[in-house]
Amino acid sequence: MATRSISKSTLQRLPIYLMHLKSLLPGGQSHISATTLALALGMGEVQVRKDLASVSEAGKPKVGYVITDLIEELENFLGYNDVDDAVVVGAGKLGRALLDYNGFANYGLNIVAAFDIDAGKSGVTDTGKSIFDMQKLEELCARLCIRIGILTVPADCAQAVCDRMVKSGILAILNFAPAHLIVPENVLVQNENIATSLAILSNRLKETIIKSSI
Amino acid sequence: MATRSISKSTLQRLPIYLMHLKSLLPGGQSHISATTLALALGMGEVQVRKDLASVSEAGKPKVGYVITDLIEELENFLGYNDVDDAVVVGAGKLGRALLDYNGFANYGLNIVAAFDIDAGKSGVTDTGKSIFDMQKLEELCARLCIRIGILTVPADCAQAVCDRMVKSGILAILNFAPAHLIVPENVLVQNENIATSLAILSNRLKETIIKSSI
DNA sequence: GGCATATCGATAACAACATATCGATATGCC
DNA sequence: GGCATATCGATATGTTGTTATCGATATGCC
Repeated sequence: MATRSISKSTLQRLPIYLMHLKSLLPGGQSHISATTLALALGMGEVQVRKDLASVSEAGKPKVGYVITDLIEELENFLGYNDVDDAVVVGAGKLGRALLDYNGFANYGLNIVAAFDIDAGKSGVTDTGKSIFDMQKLEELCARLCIRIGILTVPADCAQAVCDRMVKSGILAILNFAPAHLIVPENVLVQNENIATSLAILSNRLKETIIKSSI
Repeated sequence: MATRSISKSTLQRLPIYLMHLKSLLPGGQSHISATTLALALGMGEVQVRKDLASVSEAGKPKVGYVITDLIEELENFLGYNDVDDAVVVGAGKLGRALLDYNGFANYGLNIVAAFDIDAGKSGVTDTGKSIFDMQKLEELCARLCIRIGILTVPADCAQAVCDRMVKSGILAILNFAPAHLIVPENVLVQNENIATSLAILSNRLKETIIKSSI
């Protein structure tokens, strides 16, 4: 299979293209060029073309790409069409917000339930999703073959909970806890760490202020 | 000033070092070497040393770095000591979760209020933070010199709201909306996009599964 | 005090990514 | 039908980030 490994940076941009293409659908136009797309998104023309080339082969000179085809190819590539089940671990404010967020369906993610160490939080949320006691984690993950877990517990128990998730067969963790997780080699961690984002933002903000004061 | 521009990748790792160093404090040890730190965090030894070199000059052969000094240098560098005020725009579930999240203080961020287009959401949250009508945005940001905004509105109005934030004098936006924002050159956007994270996770998950089935 | 060793900082090789350039090809106009 | 042009895909160059190597230095032991 020609799953030529795609670069991480490209992968980060693909959802942006997809999003923009979808917003173009109501307009009725059928084709779009890499040039136009690049202009609209404030990116380099060549970069867009190169990114698109990694998921599509259908670019035609003078006319560009067929929008609907491109959308389908992107969605397939990103796995938005084959739905993955996932669980949320940690039913604090953020955890419950994610649990009830219905936008995940657009990304091929179906959150089936949440877990929390505090049995008092067990129950059913506004949107009908269940919150279980942590004790049920292993059994439920195994039974439903859950491979993706969303971690939203406080930093001090993140590693311990992460270990349990791994033991339950979870292979990919979306980590919202402000902690660095150590996992076996075959497990993936994607950090969605606010501290990190703030570090970048704050540093760049400081830099631009210094620059503008020169 | 020797603010040699630091790489984004390094910047992402600095909070991780800081976090780990802090967790080491109760242990009572006074020094740590880049080697040890690298081992604990599963990173390259050289990389750690290089990263630390960009914020500190105090590394001594044979003993390593003074932990408390390093923590202070990191905190100063990351701006955790000089508090920045920020506002949340969009008081949906995520917005309110962020508003009530008290962990931001650790990162030098003080969320003063939230705004929402739905006047019905105006009021005060559990933790005493105010939610205002969007109309108040411009005035309050100007008056308090707010420079950082956290954007948590639906994708379809993200750009419009972003424009208003920019007009209100906000210079840095932490964007949780699944949308690509177009901003003036002097404004910073840090995307905290779940779609993107999922794209990466899902793609890598697929790859590892393919690989392991060979 | 001198030597072995852990560790540092710097320089250099390497890899990944972004940007620029160029020929090729399909469309539309004359 | 032939030519001009928009656009594509590919190759080449430059930039940035990572990894490896090496000499320098401070500590602890003999």
